[in-house]
Order: sequence, then C-alpha cells, then structure tokens
Amino acid sequence: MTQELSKRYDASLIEDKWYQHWLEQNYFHSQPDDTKEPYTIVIPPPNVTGILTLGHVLNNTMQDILIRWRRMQGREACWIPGTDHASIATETKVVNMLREKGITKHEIGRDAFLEHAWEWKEKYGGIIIEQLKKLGASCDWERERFTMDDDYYKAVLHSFVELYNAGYIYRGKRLVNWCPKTKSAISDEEVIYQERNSHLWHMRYPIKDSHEFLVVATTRPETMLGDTGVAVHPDDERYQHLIGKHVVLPLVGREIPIFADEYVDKEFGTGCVKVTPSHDPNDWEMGKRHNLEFINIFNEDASLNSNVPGKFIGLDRFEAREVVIEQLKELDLMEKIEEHVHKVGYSERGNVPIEPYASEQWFMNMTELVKPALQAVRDDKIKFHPAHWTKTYEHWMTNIKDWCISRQLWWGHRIPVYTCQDCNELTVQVESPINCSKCGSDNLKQDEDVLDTWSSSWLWPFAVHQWPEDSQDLDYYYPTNDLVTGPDIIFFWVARMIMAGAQFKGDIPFENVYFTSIIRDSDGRKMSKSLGNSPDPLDLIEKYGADALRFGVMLIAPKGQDILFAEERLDVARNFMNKVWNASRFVLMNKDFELTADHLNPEKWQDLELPDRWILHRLNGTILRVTKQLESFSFDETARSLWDFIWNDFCDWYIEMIKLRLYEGTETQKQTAMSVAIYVLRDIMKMLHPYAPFMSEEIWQQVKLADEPDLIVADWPTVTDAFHAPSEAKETDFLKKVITAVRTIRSEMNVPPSQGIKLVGRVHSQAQLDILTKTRETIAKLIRCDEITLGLDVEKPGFAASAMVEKMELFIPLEGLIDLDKEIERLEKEIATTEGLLKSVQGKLANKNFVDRAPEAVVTKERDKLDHYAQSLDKLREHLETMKAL
RNA sequence: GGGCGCUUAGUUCAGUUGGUUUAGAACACCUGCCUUACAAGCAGGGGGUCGGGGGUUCGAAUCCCUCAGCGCCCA
Repeated sequence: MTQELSKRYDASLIEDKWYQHWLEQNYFHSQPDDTKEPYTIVIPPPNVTGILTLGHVLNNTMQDILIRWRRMQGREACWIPGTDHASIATETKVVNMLREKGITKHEIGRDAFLEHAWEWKEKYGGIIIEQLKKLGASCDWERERFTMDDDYYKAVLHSFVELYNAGYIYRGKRLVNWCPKTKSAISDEEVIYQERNSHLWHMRYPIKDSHEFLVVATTRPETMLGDTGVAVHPDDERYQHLIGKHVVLPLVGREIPIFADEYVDKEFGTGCVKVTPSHDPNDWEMGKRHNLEFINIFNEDASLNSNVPGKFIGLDRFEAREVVIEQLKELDLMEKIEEHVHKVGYSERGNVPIEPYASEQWFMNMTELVKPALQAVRDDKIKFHPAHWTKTYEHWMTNIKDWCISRQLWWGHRIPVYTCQDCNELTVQVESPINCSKCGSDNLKQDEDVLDTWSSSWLWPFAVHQWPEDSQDLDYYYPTNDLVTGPDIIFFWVARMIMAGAQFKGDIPFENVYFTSIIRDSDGRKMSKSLGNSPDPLDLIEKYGADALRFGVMLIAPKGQDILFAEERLDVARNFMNKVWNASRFVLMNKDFELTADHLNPEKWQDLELPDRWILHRLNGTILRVTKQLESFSFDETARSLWDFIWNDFCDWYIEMIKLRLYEGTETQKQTAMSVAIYVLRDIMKMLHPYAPFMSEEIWQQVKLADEPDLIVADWPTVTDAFHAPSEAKETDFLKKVITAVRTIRSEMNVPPSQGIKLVGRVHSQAQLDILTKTRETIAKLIRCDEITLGLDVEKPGFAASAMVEKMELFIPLEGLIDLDKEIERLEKEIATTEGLLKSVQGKLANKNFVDRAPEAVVTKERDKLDHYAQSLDKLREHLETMKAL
C-alpha cells in the first residue's frame, strides 16, 4: 500500500489538526503518579498584557523540547503555564484606556478601577497563551495560573506576613527610585542606565560676607533650588579656608554651610560639590552625616513644589533646568558649561529619567534571605547553564541591598498592613482584620500600596500549587527540575525564586537553570517595538510553519551568546523540514506492504547488506549523541546532529544506496531495505519530535503499528547493541570515498551524467576487493558506470584519469572523453597537495623531540601517514608520467 | 571604575580534557545536472592559518600573559 503525500511540505495543513488531537487525548495533562518519576518545568510567566515575541519562541521552544523529550522517556512530565499580572504595565494600559474615555482613576476610586482592570484583563489578557499553542507548546493547560488568582493572591499575602513577622520587612522613609510618569517607587533593578550627552554646569555660589565665589560643578542645575550645603574634600588645600563658612544660594537666598566630607572627589569638576540631600543618594548620606536640612523640591510628577521661589513653582524639572541656567547666566553666576557624557537612570516601564525621591516605602531586608540561596548555587545544588552566570549571580548576591517592594499602584497585591486609626497599632495578616489587635477598635485602614510584581512571581514554583496549604501536587512536583529563562531577569526573578524556595519551602526551586540567548536583529540591535525590528512570530509560523520556526531558532541559538536574527536564517530549517518530508515520502511511496512487528524486528531481517549495517551503526551513534546533548541543554548541537544524520547519512547516502534493491532487487532484498529504512525513519521521527512535533507526528502515523501510541507519548529511542558495527562503518566510508573520487573526476573532466563511463580499480588489498565486489552494482548506479573491473593486479588503462583512495588506484578510461591537459593539471594539483601533507608529516617525524616525547600511538599514527602519503605520491607521479608520455 | 563574555572562510556559527591528515558545517559563490523523494533539490569545486604580539609544550584555534576591538551586566 503506497502513500500519497504532497511534493512540498505544507505545515498549515497539519499543525492545528495535531495540536487539537493532542489536547483531546489530554496528553499534556499530568497528575501525580508515584510509579513514575516527575519531570517538572514552570514557565517563566509572561506578562498578561504581552504578546508573543521571538524571545518567547526561543525559551518556550526549549522548554517544550525538554518536556516532550522527558515525556517520551517515560517521566511524568508537567509543564505549568501561566501569566503574571504585571502591575505597572497593566495599570498603565488600563489608565490609558480610561483616559480615552475621559476618566481618571482617582475619580472613580480603587474598587471601580480594579473592576475595569479585571474586565480589561479578561478581554485582552492572555493573548500570549493562545499564541503559545500555535507554537506547539505542550503545557498542562488545566494547571494554568495567574499571579492574581484568589489562592495565589493569598499565597503572596501569606509570604508578606511571614517575612514581616520574621522581621525582614519594614517600613521606612528613604530615598527611592521614583518614576514620575507612573508616580510610583520602583526597585533598583527596574532602573535602566543609559548614556546621554549632556553638560557639566559650573556655577558660582557667592560666599557670605565676602566678595569671593566658589564654583560647584553639576549635571543637574535645577536641583540647586534644594541645596542645603556645599561639600569639599577635607584634604583639599584649595578650600581649607572656606570650611565652616557659608554661601548664599543664588536665586533662593538661603544661607547654607560649607563643610568637609571624604566622599568628595577632588579631581571631579572643581572639587566643590553642591549638596541636595533630598534628591541625590550620596547627598542624602552626607545630609545625614552633617545634619543638613532636607528640602524636597518636587511633587510626585517631578514638577517643582512650593519649597522653591514662587517663579519656579509648578515648572517641570526640565523646564526648571532651563530657567535656572538662564537666570544664573543673567546674574553672571555661570562660570562655564562643559560637554559631559553621563549615565542617566530611566524607569524601565515609564521610560523617563527616574528621580531619587524621599518617600515612605516598604522594604525587605535581604541579608538572611540571601545566605541559603547563595550557598545552593555555590554547592552546585542548583546548576547554571552556561556556568559562567554563577559569577554574575554571586556578585549581585554578595552586594545586595534592601528591596523596595511597595508600589503606589492599585493593580496588584494590596499590602496586608492595617493601621489602627485610634492607636496607630499595625495589624499584619492575610485576612482583613475587623478589630485592631491592640485596642480592639474597628477603625482600621489598610495600606494603600500594592507589592512589586516580582515579589509575587518569586513564589511561582510553589505558589502554582496550593501553597501554603499542603498538597499532593506540591509534594510531587516540587522542587521542579529545570528552568529556562533569559539572563536579563537573573536578579529580578531567578535569584529571588531561589531565596523564596529556601525561605518558604526549605528547598531549592529547581535543579538547573538554562539561560537563553538574547535575540537581536542582524545588526546586533536589541529587538524593540519602536525600532520595528521585531518580527511577529505568528507571521513566521504562517510563512515557515511552527516546526521550521522552532528548529530554525534552535539551530541559530548559540549557547551563551546572543542571536543575530534575520528571517532568512529560517530558510535552512524550512528546507530541512521539506527534506525530511520528502525522504519520508520516498519511503512511504516504496512501501508496498502492510507494516507489521516482524518488519521492525531486527532478528527477522534477512541478508543485511553493508549500507544497512552502516546506517544502523550511525543510528546508534546519533541516538547516543542526541540524548547526551539534550541532557546538557545543547539545543543547537542537537539540532545539528539531527540535521547531519538525516540529511547526510540517511538521505544522501542510505536512500541512494538502497534504490537499486528497491527498484531491481528480489522480494527479500526489497523487504530488508524497506524494513531498515522504515526502522531508521521511525527513530528519526522520535528524535525529531521534540523539535518538530507536528511533522514528526504526521509522519509517525504512517509508519507506526496499529497498536502503537501517538508519537508524543511513544518511547524515546535507545541504543541497540546488535547494531554496533564499527568495521562495517569503516568499510562503508571507504566505499563512499571511492564513489566520491569518481564523481570528482566526472565533474572536473566535465563528463555529463548522461555519459556512461568505465571504472578500473586496482585495489590494494583483498579486503578492499571484497568490499567493492559485493557492492559493485550499487557503486555502478551511484557513479553511472557501465562496467567495473576490479583486481589486485588489473592492468592499468593507457589513457585514463586516475585517483588514489586509501592506497587503491582508480582509473577511468577516457578515450574520446577528455583533454589530456586537464588531467595533467588535475594530477599536478593532487600531487602538490599530497606533497604538502607528506612534508608536514616528515617534519614531525624528523623532530627527535617529537619521536622521543610524544605518546607512542601518536608517533605510530604519523608513521602510518607517512607511509600512506609516500605510496600515494609514487603512484600519482607514475600516473602523471604516463599521461605526459601520451 | 569593577565583573562577565566575545573576536575562526564573504556571512552566521562548530571545534569535547592541546596530537585523524594543510581547521569543519550551513548560507552565499563557481561548475554541471529538472538522474521517477525533494530545484526549498542532486553531484562536484574554490575560499580561512583561527584579532595582534609574547610564552608554556615535542606539538596550540585549543593552556598562560599582554595589547587591541566589540558586546553585556554592575557601580
């Protein structure tokens, strides 16, 4: 029974069909099964407002590869999907949506706002989840979680209460990174530093009771309105006489002290530093050390407040800068303006320069939390891949600062701290209290702020289950096995998950972390919406197919380096998919029997020939290699191994070598060749399945036995000892070399394929003779040859092109076919090459040190080579002489 | 300023603990082919001395030092 398949592979015809089938069969769903070892991955939860990017394609394909592979290995594979609530991003979107309707969030109040937000989330959120399905992700969708699901919400509050009670969480007034756009504090990790061309303004401050000035240099002139001191270095001889005096702050008139502090860098600017304690972290510290006045000059949106002279009130910080500069110039207080490049901190979400801003916030002290998390990685309980990320991790962990976890937003987990309006007692608990824990008053007010999104997603590996309730799932699936994520969130998320695991579960959250590449465009720029250099993966799936996208991205993702992506780079994968499709088509077209278990039983195969033993040997090697590569997260190497085996070994050689038997062989010959081909093809589909799930399943259905399961749950292949055949493999390599040598002559002599040739082979050994004799028909077909003469002493034809293969001499009689000069040229080139090789080997062997000190095996190898090249050279020179004599 | 990484054919990348030849693959390129699985294909070919310099070694793309360039992270 032969099969009809289309000549070109069309992914769109099969992908949805199989995804639907897998869902219907519930293959993605996992349940604890004590007879099986669990294999668990939690997805890095994408932002609920997000859409699929190439970065998601990269890391979710890797996760799916791992999950599908382990599932086939018989593990109870569970991939838990979900999204996070993305506090700032989502709130911003909802605020914008409301603004378009002419509504502000403060008008409608918290509850109504949250209703809108939920509505918005239900409507637009989770698009990315549907997109992941297009990619073929085999997540357990029944376990999909959202970080603001009811039970997850409680888990987050629970973690807060626990840490508060442990004394790790405190409230304090500190200088925080303030985003004036979202009007919220953000953490250190959410500040992105960008280099900016700016200026260094040198401003004159008049010294009180003197006609002198001192000059301060600053990158932020507008903050002078909040200056409450000027610092110089205690050892700076230039300014000793000024210490203890005062300056009169221009534009403001405030008298502020000049003092000495070690912090000042004498070399920078003028060596005099204006000090604005309320708006610079270093000045904040100096302000505390020297008891300076703290004057906050900004509103929450970074416009100037009433603590500055009237004409500045209400100006935006950048407008204020211009006005300050202008006025100082008018007063002749601007000494000079220098070009200056410096780094400005931007808010990751708001994308505006952050403002150091003193405000009351909640902080988490990390000192104790870090310890076990650092140890777990140092002890290799958690392994990073590539391993060099451990250094980055250690560096951050050992320099960690307190984490600002409160956000002045509404969308998120509202901080479970209730202040008694009567006695000021704080009640901190998961369920809203009715009465104050101290005075019993029912006049309680909950903190207005929500928690940083990362302080909910750091619980992800266990909060996706019913934590803190004990649950069977949690027992079974935790710790998870592997985590696949981008190195850009190593601090935000990975490090914190490890801390949370240690703190709340007393165990690591995962054993391995694979850090993916970062995808850039072909010019090395980061993908971004504004640059428009970020292709939509769904378009790519439509154009290339999900399998090709997956395979292609794996192929170009080097371990530990960035990917330079260009759409054309997927062509290779698409071509490969088409190749696999057509190889399968070939096999199915030639299968004229109903497949039975006997066909797949190696013991029943009759009259295996050399190519059969070779491909089975190679299959063994490929299974071994691919499995090892997956174990070591070498996704790109695995793809390459599959590519090499399928395209080079199976398609280019094996299929070509069995065609003779299929077309002209006996029934037995044909059946053996087909059985081996199908056997190999089946294992190919198995190994390909994690990378190209759709196509492999489609083809598998054509080559599986009736009682075998779908490929997604079929057994991962293992090595078959009986296929081990190194000597046959070597023999086949020799055979291939002979064929290639003849083809090269054909090509270089311009003998067209339609032109038949004769081959005369003067073999070097009986073994060579045996190999070529038993495969002579196959050779004849592959080189399009009419007549083959073989022997140890066959007579050399007079006018013939010649070549050497492992000391065997090949001749192709060329009467009437070629020109002599060309062959002479060819031989001379070959001789030159061989002379080069010989010379290099002679050089080594002439070195006494080499012969004396190198291992014997290495020396012997060189001696063999010497012998080999010398003999080849003799023969080649002889052939050349013959040709020249003609 | 500190840390991490990268620099191999025109391009994108391989190259396991230093020793299979004068370093591989894909794409691109050149030549010849629509050979009944595949022109998204087949066969053949040209092309790099492994960023520069120094060192260790019998032997280095592979280990060490140094210089240069590029990138990322942190201050």
